[in-house]
Parts: sequence; structure tokens; C-alpha cells
Amino acid sequence: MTDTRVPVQKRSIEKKQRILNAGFELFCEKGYYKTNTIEIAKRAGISTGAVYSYFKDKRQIYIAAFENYLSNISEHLFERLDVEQSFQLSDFVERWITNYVDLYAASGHALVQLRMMILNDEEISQHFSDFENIYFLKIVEFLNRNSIVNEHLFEKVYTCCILIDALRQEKSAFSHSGLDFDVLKYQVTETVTRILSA
Amino acid sequence: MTDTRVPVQKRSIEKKQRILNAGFELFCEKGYYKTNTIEIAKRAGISTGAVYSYFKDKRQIYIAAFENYLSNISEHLFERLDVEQSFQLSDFVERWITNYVDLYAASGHALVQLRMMILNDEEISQHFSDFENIYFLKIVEFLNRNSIVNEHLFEKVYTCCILIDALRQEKSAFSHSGLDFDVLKYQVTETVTRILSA
Amino acid sequence: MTDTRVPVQKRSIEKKQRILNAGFELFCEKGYYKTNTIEIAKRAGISTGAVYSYFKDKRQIYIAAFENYLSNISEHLFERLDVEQSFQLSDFVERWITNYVDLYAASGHALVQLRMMILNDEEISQHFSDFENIYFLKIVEFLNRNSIVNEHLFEKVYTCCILIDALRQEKSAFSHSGLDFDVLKYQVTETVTRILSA
Amino acid sequence: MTDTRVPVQKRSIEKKQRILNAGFELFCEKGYYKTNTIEIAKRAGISTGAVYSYFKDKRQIYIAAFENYLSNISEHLFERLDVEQSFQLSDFVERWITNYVDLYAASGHALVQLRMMILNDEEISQHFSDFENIYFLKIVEFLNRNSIVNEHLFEKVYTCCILIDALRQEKSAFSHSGLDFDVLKYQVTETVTRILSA
DNA sequence: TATGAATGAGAGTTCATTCAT
DNA sequence: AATGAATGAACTCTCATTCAT
Repeated sequence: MTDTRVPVQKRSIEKKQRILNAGFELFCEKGYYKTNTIEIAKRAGISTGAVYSYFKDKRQIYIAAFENYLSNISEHLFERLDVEQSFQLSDFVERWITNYVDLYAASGHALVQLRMMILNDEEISQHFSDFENIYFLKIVEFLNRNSIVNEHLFEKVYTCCILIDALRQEKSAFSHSGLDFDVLKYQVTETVTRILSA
Repeated sequence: MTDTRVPVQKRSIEKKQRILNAGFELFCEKGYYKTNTIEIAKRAGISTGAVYSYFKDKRQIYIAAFENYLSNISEHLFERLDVEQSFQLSDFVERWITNYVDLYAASGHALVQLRMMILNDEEISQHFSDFENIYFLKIVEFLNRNSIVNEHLFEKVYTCCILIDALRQEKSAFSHSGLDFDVLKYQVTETVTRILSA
Repeated sequence: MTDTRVPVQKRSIEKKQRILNAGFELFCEKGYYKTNTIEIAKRAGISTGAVYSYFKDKRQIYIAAFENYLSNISEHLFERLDVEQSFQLSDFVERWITNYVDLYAASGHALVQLRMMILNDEEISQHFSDFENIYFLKIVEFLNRNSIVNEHLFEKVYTCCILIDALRQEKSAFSHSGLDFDVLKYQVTETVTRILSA
Repeated sequence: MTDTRVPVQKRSIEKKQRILNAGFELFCEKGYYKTNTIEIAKRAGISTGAVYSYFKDKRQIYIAAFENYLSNISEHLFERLDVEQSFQLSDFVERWITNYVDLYAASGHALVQLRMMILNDEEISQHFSDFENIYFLKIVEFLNRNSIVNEHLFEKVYTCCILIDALRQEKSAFSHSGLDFDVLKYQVTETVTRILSA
């Protein structure tokens, strides 16, 4: 079995990225099982065979694509949160929610698709089981740095994260008829602020 | 061409139920795409062909199995909520959370699997797109009957439902290391109560 | 293997006939391969199992059904041809053509279906390979009895049979747009008469 | 989902042709329903999967194979009929019969198999319902060009076509014991000539 | 004897992966 | 290095036939 190439040249790196983008798009649109490698190759503008010189198999594309996505988005989020100015909880919550919804809304079904694959595939599970934890811990750490040091902060942050993600999901994936997004956003902002200030 | 049988006799009904149970278990364990019909038949203790005299195709097994699951569990939940005694919000929240977690925890991955299929399969989507809404509305109605009539109640109930389901998920599907379940439960109970009493 | 029953009682004989009729209808409508035994049983008003106590397998139903059909129809045809009166060739041809078309038109696709099965199935082939020959020879014999004794009469009769069956087919199975049936009938009558009088 | 390939390169075109030939042979030998795709692939010297990159499904192989066959043979026939020389009816009939029998005899059962599928399969019916008409009309047109302009020419040509095909069938598919082929050929030639000269 | 639910081999088809070019 | 046609195992589903009731 040929080792999958570690791309060093510009062209190579760019191609690998094209595969990741094409794969990510398709996995989000149609799910892992309905996406086939030929289609990924086609959308990436390369040949089927080439895909396999960058990735051992379809699963590795999935893993890399979602790793890429999560780390990109997490990086962007924390960049936007970490503004140089005096820390105000209510400001922070507002920024957190707005930016989170914004950033994740673009790729609507990504997180549900990922959760499902974490359940159904051992290897994918191993790669991603911690990704949420890392996010939670980064938030906790960020709050600590800004002197928010509550009892049970981890559980509180977890609760807040869930609420914010529900808001994001309502916007980008599952809309429930009868729900007013702005009311919901207000509701979530209030609740998160209250939880963290307790 | 062969019509799917509508079982009327005991033996038949029981066999149909065995298929539903076998299917449901496997779909939860391994997901729709990794579960094959031969395996469903084997676990139900019948032949492949027999499966197809009860269900038109694999997708119909999925739909029936999850419909069965959701309606059963919803029925149980509302039975347990609807206790004859003076209504106390904090009692209600306590009962709601405890019973919800209990009932849904048993079949850990069911809801994530279902959500994924709702995203990725047109026909399944049509069958289930409303099931969450119905649950939310039942809760709203229940609260109304007990004189909880807030502004934006639907959005509030939605928020609460998300939190409670997150708690359930923490117990039965995705555990995050470092999270203390009891602390989380306390946290969720507090928050839900506060939201609904506002 | 249980021997298939030789029905002696009235009810039995009638049931066997019902299977033959149901089978024949379905085989003509949809062909051998698209007709299934459950459907035959259903149309015959008996159970699937019962079919197999009258016939060893599906193929035997086919064979018996077509044997039944062919002998019935042949009998009727020759009854109608064998009128007690002085023989006139042109009268005979007229009667032949009219009655043949009449009798066979009722079961439109039977003969094409049969021919195909004769090609595709060894056992069916053996049962029916002679059925046309017998018909040809009966006609030859009939003509001989009525003093039509030409050279190469067998080949002439064969040619006539083909023409008459083409007329029948035009009426009952494949119509070709632009063909006028009455003109064609006149054409065939003329040609047949001329061939036999030469 | 995978589009069927439209082959442009030599190798590809040749392979598609190999599938058509293998399919055609098998469909003629054993009929549509007894021929399976694995067997077609094997005889074409390729894998099962490859078949499906050239044809959407088994039925499309059938349709393409017979379309191919019919158009090839029709082309050859009319090439051979259209000799540059003064037109003589009796010469033409002789050439018609000889060449028709020759060309179609090679693939004995093709036409019976096709007729059966036209009866039993909606989609195949649509593709081929006109193929006989086209042949009849080409002959009519050919005769017109050569100044054979009778009343009811279409019906006459139809009758002739039937006779000639019966002769072909006698040679290549169903032989009737006791029939002398040469006598029959003479008989058909005579009859066709007489019909067309009337 | 009659039933019709059950069987399971075998069909058509898909698609992740390979490899000759 | 790149291509994309080819592979073939594995899937879903059908139906002639059997056999417990």
C-alpha cells in the first residue's frame, strides 16, 4: 500500500484543500453515506485516483474535512471573542452568540452529520470525541482569564453552549414553525447571562 | 407487486413487532446505512423474505420503528406528567426532567440517528418533520391548562426542551469528561424553573 | 415429493380448471415471467398451497393451460369447418378465415407468448413443438377428404396458415397503423384461394 | 447517480459493442428473463460493474442490442436490394427473399424474443412498436420508386413481408417436420410475385 | 385436505478502491 | 504523477416452493 502523500508543494496542498472543501460540502448536503468519492473528485476538479493519493480512504476525507472545519471555525470564533477592551459579561455574551450563530450557520447540517458519524463509526468517534470538550474548556478558560470564576463553571458553560447551539440550529438546520427567531435569541441571551452571572 | 400484509392475528402482530424491535435496536446501534435487512431478519428470528411481507422496504421499517418508539415514549411521558394533584411549577419541572431522562435514556442514540435521517432522506423527513413541534406544543398546552401563561411561552418551552434533551444526551449518548451529571441536572432544573416562572 | 393429484371428484376437477383459466389469462396478459403463482391462486380463488397439489410447478400450469387452450380451440375450429354440404373451395376458405380469426382473436397474445416459451424452455418446447404440425396436417387431411389433392399441398397449406394467422394477429395483437383490416382480409382470402386452387 | 458513460475512445466503444453483442446473443438464446447481467458481463469479458457504466440497467442493454441489430440488418438488406440495373419484379422478389432469409437467419430467435418483449414490457414496447412499420414502408417506397404502384400496395406488401418472414422462421427458428424448405421457398416466391404484379 | 406465512437462493444494482495506461 | 475505467463484494428485494397448522 502506497503511503498517502504528505503534500509539500503549493499545487499539492491546494489540491488537498480542494478535496476537503468538496467533501465537506457534500457530506453536509447529503450525509456521509449518500456522498460518493467520484462525486467528491468531480467537485474538487480532480480524478478519482488522485483522491486516493491524498487520503487513504473515504473515511479519512471525512475526518480531515471536519477537523479542518472545526479548527477553522473555532479559531475564528475565539479571534472574534478576544477583543482588547475591558470585559463586560453582557457584551461578551452578545458577541459570543452573534458570532457563533454567524460562523456556524454557514454550514447548516455539519454538526448533526458529525454527531451521527461519531455514533456510527468507531474511528471517527475516536477522532472527534473530544472536540466539544475542547471548545467548552476554551470558553471556561476565557472566562477565568476575565475573572469569571463561579462554582460549577464547567457545567454552566456546557449549559450555555447547548442553548447557543440550539439557537444556531434553529437558524441553519431545523426550523420549527411558530418559533420567532428574534424572541428566541433574546431568550437565550438572557438565560446565558443569568447563568454565568450567578 | 406483493402487498404488504396487514397482520390481524396474534402471531402475525407479534412478528411484525419483532421486526420493529430488531430494526429499532440495530438502527440505534449502527445507524440506518450499516444495518442490513438480513441482519434485521436474523435478529427478529425470521427470514429475509418474511420481512418484506410486513414492510414494503427497509425505509418503511425505519419509519414504523421510530414512529412506534416516539409515540410510545411520548405517551408514557405525558401519563407520568399528568398527576392528579395541585400543580406546583417546581414539582412539575422536577418530574418532567426526571421522567424525560429516564424514558429516553434507555434508547440512547435513537434521537441523533433520527435527526440525521430527517436531514438526509426526503421520505423520512416528511414523516417526522413535525414530531418535535408536537412535543413542544403538548408541553405548552399542558402548562396553559395549569395556568402558566407567559409571554413568548412557545420560545421559552423550546429553550427548556433543548436543555432537558441535552441532559438526556449527556446521560445516554455523549458523555463529556469532566462533567458531573448531578450538578448538570441541578443546573438545568434551576434554569428551566427560572425560565418558566418569569 | 407428493404426487400431484389426479382429480376425480367434481369439485377437484373444477378447481383444476379454475387454475388453468386463471393461469392462461395471466400468462397471456403479462407473460410467463411476470405472472406469479400467488396471483394465479388468487385469481383462481384458492390458496397458494392448493395450486401445488394440482400442479408440480409453475411450468406445468403453463403447459396444461396452453394445451387446454389449443385443443379446445382446434376442436371448435374443425367443428365449424366440417359442415355437411357440398364442398366449395371459396366457401371453405371464407369459413376458415372467418372462424379462425374469430376463435383466436379472443385470446390475443396467447400464440406469441407460447412461441417465445417454446424457444426459451426446453420442457415446454417438447410439449408443443408439434402443435402447429398437427393443425397443418388436419387441414391437409380435410382438403384431401374433399378432393383437393395438389402437388406440394403441405407447403401450400403451411403458406396459407401463415397468412391467416397474420390476419388474426393484425386483429388481435399487433396492429400496424395504416393497414386496413378489411382490405387485408380480402387480400388474404384471394391469395389463399389462388394458392389452393393451383 | 453515476451517469452512464458515452464512450468516445476506441477501446471504450469496442467494449460497449462487446456488451451489446454478448447481450444480444444471450437474449436470443435464452430470452430476456433467463439472461442475467453477470452472464452478460462474463461473456463480454468484463466485470458486472463495468456493464453498468455503459448502460443504466439490463433493459437498456436489451433495447440498445436490438436497436443495433435491427438497424444493421435493415441497412444491409436495403443495400443489397438497391442494385443499379433495370428493375425486374421477379428479380427483385428473388433478391428480396434470398437476402432477407440470409441476413435474418443468422440470429434465429431474435424476432420472436423481441415480439414477446414488445408485448410484455411497456418501455421496450415504446422503443420498438414502429420498427415493423418502418420496414414495410421502406419496401413500399422502394417499389414506388420503381414504378410498382398498385391499389392497396401497403396491404399487399404487408402480406408479402409476412410470407417471407415465415420462410425465414422456418429456416432459422421453428422447423416443421415434413416441410421441404426449397419447395416452400418456391411457393413463397411465386405468391409474392403474383401479389405484387396484380 | 387446505391454507397462506415462511423460506432462502438468486436477481439487479452500487460504489469504495485499484491499477494499467 | 495523474487518470478514470474496471473491479467485485455486498446490498436490497422477489418469488417459486414448502410445510406447520
